[in-house]
Amino acid sequence: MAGPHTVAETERAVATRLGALHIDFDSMAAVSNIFRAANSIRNHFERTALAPQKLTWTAFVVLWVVWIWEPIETRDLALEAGISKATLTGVLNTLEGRSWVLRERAEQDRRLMNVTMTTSGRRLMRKLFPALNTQERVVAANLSTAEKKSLASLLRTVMISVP
Amino acid sequence: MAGPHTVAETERAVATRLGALHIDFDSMAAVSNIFRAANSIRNHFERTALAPQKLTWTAFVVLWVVWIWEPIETRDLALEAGISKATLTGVLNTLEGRSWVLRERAEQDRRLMNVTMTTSGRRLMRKLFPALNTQERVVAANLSTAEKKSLASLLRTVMISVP
DNA sequence: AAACGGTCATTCGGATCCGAACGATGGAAC
DNA sequence: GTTCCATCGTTCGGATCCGAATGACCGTTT
Repeated sequence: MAGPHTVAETERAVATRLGALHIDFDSMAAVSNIFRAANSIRNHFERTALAPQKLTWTAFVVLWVVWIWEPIETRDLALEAGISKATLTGVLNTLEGRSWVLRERAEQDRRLMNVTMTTSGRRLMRKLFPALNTQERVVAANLSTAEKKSLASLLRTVMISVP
Repeated sequence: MAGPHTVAETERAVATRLGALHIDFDSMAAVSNIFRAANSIRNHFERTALAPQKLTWTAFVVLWVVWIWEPIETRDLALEAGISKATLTGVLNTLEGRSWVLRERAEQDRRLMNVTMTTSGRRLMRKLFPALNTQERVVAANLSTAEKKSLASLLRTVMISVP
């Protein structure tokens, strides 16, 4: 992960400083490790598979969601990608500027905006997604299949618990 | 988490679209759920425990690291918080502007910068950290103690695997 | 002591990121 | 048809976020 201290050292230092307060250390360790892992993996992806295209992780996620669900309305796209509508507008400007996606106003409801992929965008994803999956394999290399399934399942439980 | 589709629906849609490609779906699900969970929890924290102080999650993490390890050099602080040095400079400007931390140039090596907390910063953290832990308990509420430990452990394994 | 390569925090440019405010559109009520 | 309210995507302001370049500083080599 990085950082001058190991995870174990950090948890010990925290326990020392917080001995008096009523803290659920198991919840804390689980949640904080989610953030640490996400940060670490994100940086790794952007430095490896995404670097050749100068793509941000967020931009890739948006591209990915469009690829899977196109045509998709921007409101759903923002929710699915886990970013705000305001952020999505900027990301779509970038992706549309590189001719990977297309914005079209819906005919029935002129407020809505439908996003689709261009041929160039689909070609990019057919190359990019396997490259990303290779890196996903790398970061999950020390987990057994059962452990990967368990990890995904535990995280699903957490997501459901978020109000 | 949110999104118009459930996690299961998403995984099914992806499987359909990617049937031809050689993809490790277990690694993919595990990694992508890490991101989804992190995003979801981060937004929740910023809307609940961190909202009264108008604190970003990143700003809180930096504050937290300083609290645990002070005095700490900025290079170590950036690594521990999982952000770049460039980002840290901006965050420290914000935190120092609100008089929660203090920057002091090291005497032995004039290139280094030591960061410490102010009394006001320590007072903030004594209130803020239990509030955060309450929310951590909320998002981990549907996990047993054993599952929390298992989740933290699996994530540690992943972090070690990131090059 | 002068030159050197390495390390540090900061600055810079550009892309995200979000909440709040905005203008446009839709639909229902009258 | 006009008024009203909800919803859409965008814009705006301000805070992150990073890679690359910068200037200050260090220890070492001449």
